[in-house]
Amino acid sequence: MDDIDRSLLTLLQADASQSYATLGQSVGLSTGAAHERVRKLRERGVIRRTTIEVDHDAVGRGMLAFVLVEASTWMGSDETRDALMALPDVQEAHIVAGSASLLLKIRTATTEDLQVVLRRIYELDQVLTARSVVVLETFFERPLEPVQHSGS
Amino acid sequence: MDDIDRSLLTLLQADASQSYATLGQSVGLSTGAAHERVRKLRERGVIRRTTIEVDHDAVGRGMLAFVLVEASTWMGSDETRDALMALPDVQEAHIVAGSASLLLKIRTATTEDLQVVLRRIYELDQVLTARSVVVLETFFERPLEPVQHSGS
DNA sequence: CCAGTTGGCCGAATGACGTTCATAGCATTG
DNA sequence: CAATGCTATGAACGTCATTCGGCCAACTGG
Repeated sequence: MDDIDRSLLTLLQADASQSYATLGQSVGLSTGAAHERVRKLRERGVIRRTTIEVDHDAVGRGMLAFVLVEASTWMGSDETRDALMALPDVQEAHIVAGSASLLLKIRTATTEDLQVVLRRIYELDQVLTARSVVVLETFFERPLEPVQHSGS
Repeated sequence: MDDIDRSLLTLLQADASQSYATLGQSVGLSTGAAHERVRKLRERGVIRRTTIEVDHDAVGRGMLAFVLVEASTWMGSDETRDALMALPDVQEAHIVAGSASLLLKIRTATTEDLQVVLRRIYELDQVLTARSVVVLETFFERPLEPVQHSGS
């Protein structure tokens, strides 16, 4: 994981559809070498997958909210994860430190749909409160630059 | 935007590197037709871009936190957005309803780096408080299924 | 210091795939 | 019914992904 690998990651995050020839030129490598590096990044799991970014409004998910869930017990169990995964509007679920124990990112079409999801969340065992933070406008969501770190 | 388009979006979210032939077979179309549909989805902006998903730990961003910022003024200005965009560790920035006015998603290598970012945030004009919610474990982050909606 | 080994790069060859196009079917509209 | 627009098909063509032999540089053990 050197500077060239980091450059490749940045370039691919910006546009994963460009050719290996272009990619190689950008970092000063041949087509084959660029291909080989990207292959290894995939192999190592640094690149998890190639995907598309979708316009949320266009696919009926114009509503975005974050929900802080407080519970009377530890929420880190597999059962909790599975229950949350089963809710198709929950985009992210994190265990957090602080007064809340769970933080969810939820995308729905309407506020009514958000209400439905919240009802489901309250149905989970041990849930005490669910504080919703509704997003009015998103400034940006973006990929981040890789950084060099001591470990590995 | 019919069921086939939604299927294509789902398939591409799962793996944007598969061939148009494969894609066509999955939805019951010829290679050319699948290609044409995806081209139009890009043209309309439904597909914003194709990108890669990176392992955060592997690129030195193992630390994740959400920050709720309270301010004494409206934070929706371009100046605020630009100031946040200039912070390379801020992955997302949203204007929200509720007692906070801004919600940020921040990824850094260490807690020290998080502190640096928080210092920068406090330096923004009119910022009163910044409550950090530190992520201990991420259950999942995933693409969501497109849904049909009345509008358009 | 010298093989021997490893790992990465280059450049070329080959086969697969992206992309385009002519044609045809189908629905909608006047 | 005729005209128009939209979309699918299947084939043709050019580009690109993928592989491979050969080369070079760095490291390793004798």
